[in-house]
Amino acid sequence: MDQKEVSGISFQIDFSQPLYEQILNQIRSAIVRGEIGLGEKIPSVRELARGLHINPNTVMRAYQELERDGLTEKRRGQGTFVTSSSKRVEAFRMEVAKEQIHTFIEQMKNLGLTWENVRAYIDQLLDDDKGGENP
Amino acid sequence: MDQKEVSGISFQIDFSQPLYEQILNQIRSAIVRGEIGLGEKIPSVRELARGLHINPNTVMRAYQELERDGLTEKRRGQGTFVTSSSKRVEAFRMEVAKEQIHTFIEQMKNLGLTWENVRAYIDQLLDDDKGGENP
DNA sequence: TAAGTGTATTATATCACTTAATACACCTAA
DNA sequence: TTAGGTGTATTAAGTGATATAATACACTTA
Repeated sequence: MDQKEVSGISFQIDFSQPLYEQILNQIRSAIVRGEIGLGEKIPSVRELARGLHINPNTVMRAYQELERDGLTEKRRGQGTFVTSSSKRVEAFRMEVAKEQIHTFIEQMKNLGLTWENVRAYIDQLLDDDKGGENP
Repeated sequence: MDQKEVSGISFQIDFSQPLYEQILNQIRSAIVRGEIGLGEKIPSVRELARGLHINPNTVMRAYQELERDGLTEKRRGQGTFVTSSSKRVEAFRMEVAKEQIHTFIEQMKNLGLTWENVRAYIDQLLDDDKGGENP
């Protein structure tokens, strides 16, 4: 719905989830995918709040969770920075991946679908994509 | 956490999600997997509420959603029954499956993982299971 | 008729989320 | 030193989703 850019990081905010979770997920994703480099600074709490027209407390909540994940470090008076440890980022990436994969497998099990069915479906789906239907 | 059985349907309730969603999902799953047969009766609103020690209104909310899904039909004065149309159940199954698969693909994309990685991981995961570690 | 169905209504309580207004300690640049 | 930027903590308030409670009604079946 709402597409905005703050300090080179793009955010899209809607009303389907809590704001702090959307911010959290999108910064996580940007770090994990390398769109924000190791050791790089991320927007200050107030700056991001201003940029997204939301309350600083809401941004704070997302930032505290980021630090619990080990993805960021704060420096007093300076700001918040992505960790310099590629190991930590990688560890987090794998942790979340495992969790999401297991949840997905459980979902497919609940629908009575076999992994063979699902795999075939996705294989075909991605082959079609390569076919060039979407620019 | 809490494991209970009501009219041959087993429910496990915790506090991680709204009650009505858990009831909804677990009855959906039971229908889709054939654990409740086509045309079969499901517990009455009051009976399920009594069995799970929750409010009838909460069960109602789940039951209304089930009917919107096309998975159940109500008969005045008699109760709520699973649809007799296997087509409807199948349509619902595929609709939900597609939705969950696309969400999953999006998640993996956000983590910067390729489908090849994910597929290999799950393949190995399920092979290990067959190996007989879990009874 | 009595008891069981689904359904609707109104009221209340709780909790998560969000905003708002401050305040404090720290760092940095002018 | 000062001014303005950092993260952080606190207190208060409002909103909406969730859940409970107590009733009531129309319908069906035994």
